[in-house]
Amino acid sequence: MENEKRESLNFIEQMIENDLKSGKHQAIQTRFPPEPNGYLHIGHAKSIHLNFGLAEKFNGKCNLRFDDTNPEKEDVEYVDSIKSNVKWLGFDWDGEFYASDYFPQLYAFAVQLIKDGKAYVDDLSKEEWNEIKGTPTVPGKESPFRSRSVEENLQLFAEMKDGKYQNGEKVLRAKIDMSSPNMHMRDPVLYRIKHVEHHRTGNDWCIYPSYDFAHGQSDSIEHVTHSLCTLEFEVHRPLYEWIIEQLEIFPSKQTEFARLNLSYTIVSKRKLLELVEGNYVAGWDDPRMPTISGIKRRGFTPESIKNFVKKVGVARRDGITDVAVLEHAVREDLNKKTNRVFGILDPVKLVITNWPEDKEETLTAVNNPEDESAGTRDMMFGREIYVDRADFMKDPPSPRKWFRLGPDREVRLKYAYIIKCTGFDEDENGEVTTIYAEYDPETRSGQDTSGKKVKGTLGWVSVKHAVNAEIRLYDRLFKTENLNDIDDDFKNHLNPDSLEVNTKAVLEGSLASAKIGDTVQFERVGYFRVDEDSTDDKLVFNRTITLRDNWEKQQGK
RNA sequence: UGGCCUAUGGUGUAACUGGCAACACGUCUGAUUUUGGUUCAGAAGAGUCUAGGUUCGAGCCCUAGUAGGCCAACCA
Repeated sequence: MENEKRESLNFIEQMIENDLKSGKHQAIQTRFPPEPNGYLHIGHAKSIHLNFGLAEKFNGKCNLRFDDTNPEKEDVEYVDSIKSNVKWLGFDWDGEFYASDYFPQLYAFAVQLIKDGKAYVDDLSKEEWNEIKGTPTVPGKESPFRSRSVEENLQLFAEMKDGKYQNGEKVLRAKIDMSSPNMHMRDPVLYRIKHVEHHRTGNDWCIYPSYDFAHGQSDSIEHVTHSLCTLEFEVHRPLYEWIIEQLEIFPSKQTEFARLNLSYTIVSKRKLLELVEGNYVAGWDDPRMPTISGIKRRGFTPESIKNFVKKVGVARRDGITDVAVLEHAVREDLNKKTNRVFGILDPVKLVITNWPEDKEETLTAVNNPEDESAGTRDMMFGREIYVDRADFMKDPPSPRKWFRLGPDREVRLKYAYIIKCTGFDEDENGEVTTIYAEYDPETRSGQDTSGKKVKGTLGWVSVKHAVNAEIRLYDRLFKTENLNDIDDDFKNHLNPDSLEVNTKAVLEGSLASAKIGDTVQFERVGYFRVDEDSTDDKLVFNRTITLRDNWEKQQGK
């Protein structure tokens, strides 16, 4: 242990370690506190792994708590999706709570503050308040209602609760400091009137606590030791602490970290909602969406998300992570787990002229070279096969640059034979329609006695056994690297080629039995997942991510 | 004109609390390869925003500046 290189901890882990060492806490309690007003995205995955991961690492607990204090925007649909997303990511919460569970307690806290002369009912309209609140550089003035008596405040607040007033007519404010340079300390709203049905409490309440008056106390009630949130809540921390101090309740501690920004990606619930509602994508779970539901459907794995988040780390400065890191994490995981199959995206027929018409041979293919336990499968080989159009050139460059097929060039058909191209047909547009080749019987895979060496190996699909499928080729949803930098509408930056539907692809026969959720690698092409839209007579595959492609990179030069 | 936060290769993070700036992604070489994948070997790339200060010694501490972010919702 002593000699082991000390694992570097992020600043939050260091803090926890100190808190545990000093005896400040015997154990830690964290929580993941989403508002059920949208679907979780990759940014939330960072927070989820942070909170649940910390609890795991330090033997603590982590709750799932819904911050449902604004019934206008929230819905059970979101609660359900959030719960299933968190589970999919691999976590189980200790307690499942809702801020709305605490409404009675929160109300009592408010009454307590009023009694202590630290909160008051304000009659000012939003507009009137805007005029006196000042600006960050100009101190605000006090509301004329600030000095109401405790009795009057108590009565008014009770009347607010009883529905005597309309929306916006009155609010409950904390009495703090109208000249504070921190706007959040200038008598912030604690309760507002909303005659709106809540997805959990129904019509029990017509007043709802604000974020600031719910979050900290909820943490405190659950004895959350470390309340982690993103940087923009930093300015709320003095208020978070003020409320806890006034109430003299368990002192949860808020710590902020930088949210995740990803290049070519937008992580804002509001903007994602806009994409969904404007039908720019097919829904929250569109495989191009950075939502957990979307990346799951796209074919990303929970493990790859975990590894990605680990690579990104946690710190207090905000920046933008390259999506390449995510893509690498996905390839890394899929490379280990996924079975290789042959899928030809742009098929062209190839006839082996010296192969007998009706002869078929059964070949053995390795399912996963990275995992011997994945075994092998049989593949049928015959006179007519499909190869990819991209693997043939009528007039290819030197064999040193072009490993694939062309007139008089030799390649190996993987698991089968070495063939030599003897000719091709083309249509009036110069499009190749059929390739002709001869095979060398001495070169059968595994029992090659020819001593031939070829540089190129091609995938192929037997015409007779080919399976058709719809392949959805997904690419980045946006064409702009840093979407935080733009000052026009983010929708102007959508990538028009983010989805290409391919219906001409042919797949090897073994894929006929593919099931929804199956993930495979089409050799030399990429990773694919069988989509939910698949039916008994039509398979639909989503391209999760292409393989790394040094060849294409060379071409670019 | 205010307050708070941040500043380390192209990007994201480290540097055991003051001791030769490390890792990952990306980039580039080369080797292996029946996937132009994987794997393996290697390289380039920052002297830590700037200027002072403390110190034998500063990326770490102090001061000032600069740059960026956040804050003026009855959103979270």
